[in-house]
Amino acid sequence: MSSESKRVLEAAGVQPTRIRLALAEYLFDGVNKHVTVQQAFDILRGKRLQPSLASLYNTLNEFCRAGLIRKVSLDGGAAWFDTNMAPHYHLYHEDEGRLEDIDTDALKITGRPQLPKGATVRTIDVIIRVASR
Amino acid sequence: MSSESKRVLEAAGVQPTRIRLALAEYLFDGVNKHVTVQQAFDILRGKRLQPSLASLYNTLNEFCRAGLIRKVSLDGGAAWFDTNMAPHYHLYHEDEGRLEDIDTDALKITGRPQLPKGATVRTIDVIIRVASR
DNA sequence: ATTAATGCAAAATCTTTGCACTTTC
DNA sequence: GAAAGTGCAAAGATTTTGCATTAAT
Repeated sequence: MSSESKRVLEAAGVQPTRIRLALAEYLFDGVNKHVTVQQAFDILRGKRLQPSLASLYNTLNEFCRAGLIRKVSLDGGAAWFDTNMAPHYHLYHEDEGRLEDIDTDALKITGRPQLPKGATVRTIDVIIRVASR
Repeated sequence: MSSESKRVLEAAGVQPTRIRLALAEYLFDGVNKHVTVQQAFDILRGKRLQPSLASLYNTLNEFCRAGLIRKVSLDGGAAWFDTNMAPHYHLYHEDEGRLEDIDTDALKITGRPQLPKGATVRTIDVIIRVASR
């Protein structure tokens, strides 16, 4: 629903332009997703829009800044953008190059390392790498 | 001690050439380190050797394959190579771009997520990102 | 009309690769 | 001498940037 996506973007302080709306509509349809820039590009090109790759980089980074999605980097390949903003961890299937969410109640992290003075924890990234061999 | 580095490489099935020996001598001096390819390059250039960047990529990747070091990727920037092969986690200082080890007894991970049939856990990467603001 | 987003091409960054040359065994 | 490592340059892949054009308020 277009008006719904519009509200999401406006609430996050992001100007709802056509590309952003189309991307938001795909990303925020209720099912959490992991997409690369290239995948987002392909998806939008499948619709009426013909955005440039650079715009997808801009848009996805902008969504990150706005707190709508989060970036997951692994292995120096293309970055993933994750729509799940709730605390959670990741399962990475090295064979398939597929990323999957792990709920925080499937994994418990306890204990806090000694932090430098004044430092605060931004995020805790946990990636469990699995393979079938 | 050169003969010591030589033994380390040979034990890992890596041919002890000049560049590899010089790098091993720096990396395996008893103090665990995190280095980027560029840093390793700069260090060896500070010595008598004038290796190419490509050789450092080759050498560090080879050390990884041999199980002497491990690669840590974050944020799509240059990869880090970590000499600490014991199970441990990482603290990343976003301000300084500095990586620090966290001992496994400073942080406990309990519970195992449901894995696909036949899949085995390769590694568990944990990165705690901290900032001073 | 102002301000911001987009498209395009170029460039920046990190990494790998092919091939000639050199070292190691 | 055979096998493997290294240097160099080129190319690949991902991401960012500058600037003209277009869209949004």
